[in-house]
Amino acid sequence: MLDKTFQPAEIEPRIAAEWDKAQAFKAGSGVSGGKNAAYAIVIPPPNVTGSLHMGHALNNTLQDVLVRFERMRGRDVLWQPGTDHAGIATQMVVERQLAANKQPGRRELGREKFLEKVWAWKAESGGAIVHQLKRLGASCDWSRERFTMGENGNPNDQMVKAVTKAFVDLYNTKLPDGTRLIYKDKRLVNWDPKFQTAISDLEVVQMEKRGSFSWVSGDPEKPFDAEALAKVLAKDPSGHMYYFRYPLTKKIAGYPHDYIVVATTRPETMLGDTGVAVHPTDERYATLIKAGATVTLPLVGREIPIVADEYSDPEKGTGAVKITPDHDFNDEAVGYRNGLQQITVLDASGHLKLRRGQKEPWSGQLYTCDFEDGLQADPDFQTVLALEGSDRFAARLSVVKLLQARGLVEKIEPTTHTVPHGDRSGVIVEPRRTEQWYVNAAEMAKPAIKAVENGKTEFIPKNWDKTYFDWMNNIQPWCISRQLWWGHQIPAWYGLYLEDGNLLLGSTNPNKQEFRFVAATEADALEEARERYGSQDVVVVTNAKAALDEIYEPQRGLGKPSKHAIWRDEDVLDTWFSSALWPFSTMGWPDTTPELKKYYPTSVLVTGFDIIFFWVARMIMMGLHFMKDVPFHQVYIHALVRDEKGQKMSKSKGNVMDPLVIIDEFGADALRFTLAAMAAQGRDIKLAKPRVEGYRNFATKLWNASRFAEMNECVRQQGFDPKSAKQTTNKWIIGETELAVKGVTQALEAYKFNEAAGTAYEFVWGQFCDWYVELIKPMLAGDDETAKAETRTVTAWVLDQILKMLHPFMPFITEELWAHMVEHGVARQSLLATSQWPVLDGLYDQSAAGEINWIVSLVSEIRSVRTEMSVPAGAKIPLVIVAASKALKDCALRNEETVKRLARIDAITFEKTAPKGAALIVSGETTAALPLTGIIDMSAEKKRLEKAIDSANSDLAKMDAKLSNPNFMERAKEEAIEEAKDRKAELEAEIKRVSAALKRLGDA
RNA sequence: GGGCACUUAGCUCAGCGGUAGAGCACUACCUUGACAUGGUAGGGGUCACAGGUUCGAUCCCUGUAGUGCCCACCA
Repeated sequence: MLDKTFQPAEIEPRIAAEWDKAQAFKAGSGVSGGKNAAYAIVIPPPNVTGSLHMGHALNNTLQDVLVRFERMRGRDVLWQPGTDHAGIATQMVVERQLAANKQPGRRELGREKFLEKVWAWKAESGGAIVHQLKRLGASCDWSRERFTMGENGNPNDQMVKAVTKAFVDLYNTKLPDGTRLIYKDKRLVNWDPKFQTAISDLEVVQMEKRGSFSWVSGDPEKPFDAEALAKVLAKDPSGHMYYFRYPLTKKIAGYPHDYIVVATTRPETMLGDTGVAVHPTDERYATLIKAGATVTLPLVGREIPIVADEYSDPEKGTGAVKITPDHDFNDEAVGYRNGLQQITVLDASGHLKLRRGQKEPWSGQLYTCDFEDGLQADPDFQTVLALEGSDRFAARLSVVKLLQARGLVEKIEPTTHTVPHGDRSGVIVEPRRTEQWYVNAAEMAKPAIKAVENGKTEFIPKNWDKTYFDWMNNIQPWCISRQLWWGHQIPAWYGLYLEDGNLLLGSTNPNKQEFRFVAATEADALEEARERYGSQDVVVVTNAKAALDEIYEPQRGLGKPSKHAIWRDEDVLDTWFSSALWPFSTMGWPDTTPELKKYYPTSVLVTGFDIIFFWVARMIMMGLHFMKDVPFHQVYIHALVRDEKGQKMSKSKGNVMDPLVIIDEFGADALRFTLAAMAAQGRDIKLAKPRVEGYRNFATKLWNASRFAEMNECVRQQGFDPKSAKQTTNKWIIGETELAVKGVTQALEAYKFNEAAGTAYEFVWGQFCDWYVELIKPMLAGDDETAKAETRTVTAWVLDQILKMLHPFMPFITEELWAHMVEHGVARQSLLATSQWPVLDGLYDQSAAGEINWIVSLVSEIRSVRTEMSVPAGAKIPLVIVAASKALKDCALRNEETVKRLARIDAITFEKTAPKGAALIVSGETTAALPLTGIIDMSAEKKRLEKAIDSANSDLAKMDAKLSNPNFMERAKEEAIEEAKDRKAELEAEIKRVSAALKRLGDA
């Protein structure tokens, strides 16, 4: 027996265990035993560091709905689960934990020991999200779980092999122009000074800033207040525009000033300025260009050219722009075009780097530092050199103060501008000139664009393909190297350059300092190195410094080295590089496996729009390159879950709604149903708790309907043919069931989750519970045993269909109730999760529907009148049906008990003329009344009828207007005209009947 | 600056070229043998605004206003 109340917390773990035990979700099993067409989805792998948030809940609910639906339809389903190693995020978590436990940090531990710690952390806490996905009911094939980093640092792990192979292959793919799909390049890159690593363009988020300090030179009312500026900048270093006067080296005839004004939002970068650009057509500066004028960079003394370059915009600022090729992406380009010097003034952590000092690893020589070279004397030069090592924002203030003291600051004003921040670190990123690995994304995008254009991969909703095309058509090189430890180490190897058997130690030609090559394994790398060195004696060391110190230094001065060293690139790959291979790496690539053959390309990818660029586009590129086919046929892009105010939920905002808390309170089924019901295409979800509560109540409703069936011994009958039903009520609900099943099926096929959920909800509550169960109660209490038997069977049958149609949305409660459905006195043997999705057709019975609709309409009208006339709820009253045809009378008699019970009627009589009392306005030709003289207030009844006539009349007027409009009659669709005519006739009949009733009321 | 959405009941949201819907909230009544996590009946909307297309527009088109998001850039 079912308990009186539905307890999700008790049921869910038990059901989950049953699924587990039965291995119900194993790919190749299921309804068809893997014989039917494949249906595959790869999960967007959540970060191992992650904890289930609402976005995951939505994403996985939708996938699970699809997967359960298709599994029940007999497809061979693979839902591939796994987690992502999430480079920066994970490294950060472990570092933080070490610090919190007062344990040695990353650098103290060294790479190897630190990575051991991370793997240990992963073993201990990395699986949390997987358990949480199981709580949600995700029916993944958990036996196939994968991790983007492979397992436990095993270099022979297949996931590692996949990444290595991908990298090596792309490196070895040469384009006609000789370039490679993966290459190394030294140029400006977005640099995160906190994590001290390069990041890709996508990991940079723009934040709008506006400062509050303003000052103009020469205003006696308002002297410069350095303290105030310091205070403002301490709060936020961004948000101001600074206008500086750069003195001309020589006065130029025909130019009115001895300086040129430039503006910047980042004053500290001026130390690296190597030029000033003006527009070639800018009249104001034509004389300067013509004369080849230069400015002497204040504080530094460097003489830098004024160049003509179209980059500068005469409309903006003063029309002259300072150029810092090493600290600004646009300036870098201007620098190249005009042959300007490149001078770096910031180090990896964002501190000023001005002096010579460090050794080059290969030569042992001091770094050259361009900053100090070729300077003319400047009175502040030593002061500036003393700023060495100060933070970039402290330097900003120092520079402004020094310039102001020299009278070179024209003004400072607040400005609104966007400032680039690292998405994970939250600090302002700096463009930095470093050597990094890049993927030629533009080249790889070409086939990926085509694949979407020709429909091999289709975005749903369709409008997302525009976003995709826009980005892909302007795609930039993808920086894939990261200066982190947690990740796939890049399979590139280095050795010192050799010429005529001699190492070129101390070469100043950077191309001759070291060589590089790419190899899949250490053994391959050694092989390659032996060939290059012509020596068997090659060892692997950790880096260039070790090669020098440990291998070459002891051999110095002993002639040609007898022993050589190579070292592996210390950097790791962007996490998204391995994610991009996910659809095939999880299926065993680079090996050829049965899984790849069967499940690739996958059917659909379900994800949020926020990772179209990060992930979706890259998977398409990699899939096309390595598998020669798209990774998925469709991409269903769902909404973002936001809080009730429409804000993106985030920990930092503190507005997160924890799905696990919701599951505890209302059950996983309720949460899932809510998310599915709200997942309308093309709109974000603002999640509100009362909605979840409402769907929890729906689950309870279903539970109690099942209890009703159980109490009435509604037993499933094997092989029951719904077409064999004789009872009108049964024929009706069977037809309605067909409509509902078809509606849910079609909606799911079209990814209209909300429509599917809504259709099922309306049918279960609005049809089955509200009407069918109520309609059959009198019958079940009666003594027509044949009818009772049929009704029990039909009830069980309908409930079966309901459990099936709801199962993708509410797997736990439906599985539980399915287990309680009794069949020939024996509890069920099979799982609902692997039962067959209903296919119903030809069951809709027009005349049964007509009859039940009439009953529903009659009962509703009686109830309405009772309330309006204030008839006590418990009172039983008589019903009179007037001038009924034989068919109508038969119908009424067939349903006498039902009407009596549902409308609280004590007797139904048939009269030729209407009695005094309240009139019933029932659809069709029915005239009926409740003879209630003495009980009801006749003036209230009069008012009610008048209101009804008014409303009918106004509707009638609309129909008349329509039907008398020649344009409408001529051009409207036939159905529209028919409908209007029908409606008009209906209204007229109603008005006639109500008027008659009103007249009788007057007579009485 | 470029692009994409959105604006419908008090709130959260569906919907649709031809009678405007749901959940929650609200009002009244009901502890009736599945269910008070419930039942019955109600109240509540110029479908942001202005034009246009159409026989007919909440729906399609254009514009305006507001809101949100994405991309780019800002000396």
